Amino acid sequence: MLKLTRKLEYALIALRHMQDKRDTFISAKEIADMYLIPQELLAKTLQQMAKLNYIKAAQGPKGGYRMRKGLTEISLTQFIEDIEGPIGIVDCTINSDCVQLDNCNIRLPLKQINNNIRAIFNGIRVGDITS
Amino acid sequence: MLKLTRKLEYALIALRHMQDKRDTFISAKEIADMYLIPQELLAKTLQQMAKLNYIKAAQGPKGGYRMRKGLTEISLTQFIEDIEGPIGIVDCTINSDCVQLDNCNIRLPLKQINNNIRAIFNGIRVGDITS
DNA sequence: CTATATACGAGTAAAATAGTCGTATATAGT
DNA sequence: ACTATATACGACTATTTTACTCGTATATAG
Repeated sequence: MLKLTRKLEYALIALRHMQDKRDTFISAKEIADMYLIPQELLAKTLQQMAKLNYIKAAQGPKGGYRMRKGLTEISLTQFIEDIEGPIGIVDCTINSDCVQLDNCNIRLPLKQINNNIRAIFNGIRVGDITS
Repeated sequence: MLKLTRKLEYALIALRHMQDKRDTFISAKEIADMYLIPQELLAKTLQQMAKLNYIKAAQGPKGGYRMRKGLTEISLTQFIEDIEGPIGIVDCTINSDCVQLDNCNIRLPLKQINNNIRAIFNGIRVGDITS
């Protein structure tokens, strides 16, 4: 309950690692070996980040991934939601096909809490974690 | 990701409902019917809250559950953790049997975020949601 | 040409969550 | 005393989400 996904963890660990060597391409294998992360899964995560233009990919030997400059400035909210979709502690904060509809008696306070949590992640930039 | 459990939702819905009729016993069935919640599951949740002394149970016809006085004053952190266990956005905030140990490069910032989230729930009392 | 990368869809495995069932006990009302 | 309606609670099953793997294709340095 209230857990981040592994994918997100792996993404942050990888970025934190790449941050130190911003000018060289680093392979998924190198990071997977170093932090004992399943390589295939990390690779997928890095590919997703490449598609999002968070990092730049290079194929072939000596290939790998490299951080984009602006990345450290984006908020954790944007980062998390780009990778895993909207943050919502209950479903009705995201979609509204709950059988209860207006009958629900705790909708508003939970929505407020959800906003508070998003506010926390809004106040943190990716760079705050990776450096 | 970052979701509350249904059990927790059901618990809060039930308390919110009981709050209005603090002097009478309300059955699990009544609440389940009203909010379209699986009765057996709600019953278990209410039984758990009775064990925690959050609510008082009465058996037999005209039986059911009734809120305790002080309940509205306890924090959501305590409430959530009593029912579902420690809040931790990653496992290493709870136990420390992660293979990475000191090798992990994002442990501290994540721990900090976890503290921020707990602080939100600390600042909210059960009564803030149920009334 | 080969070895080492990324790219990516499809599939499987494991874990967490959600929900059900059976049986026992208590008690109000008749 | 009997019956109907409650809670109590352990064990079980189902569903969903998350985690991970595999196969195949493409790019490129040496």
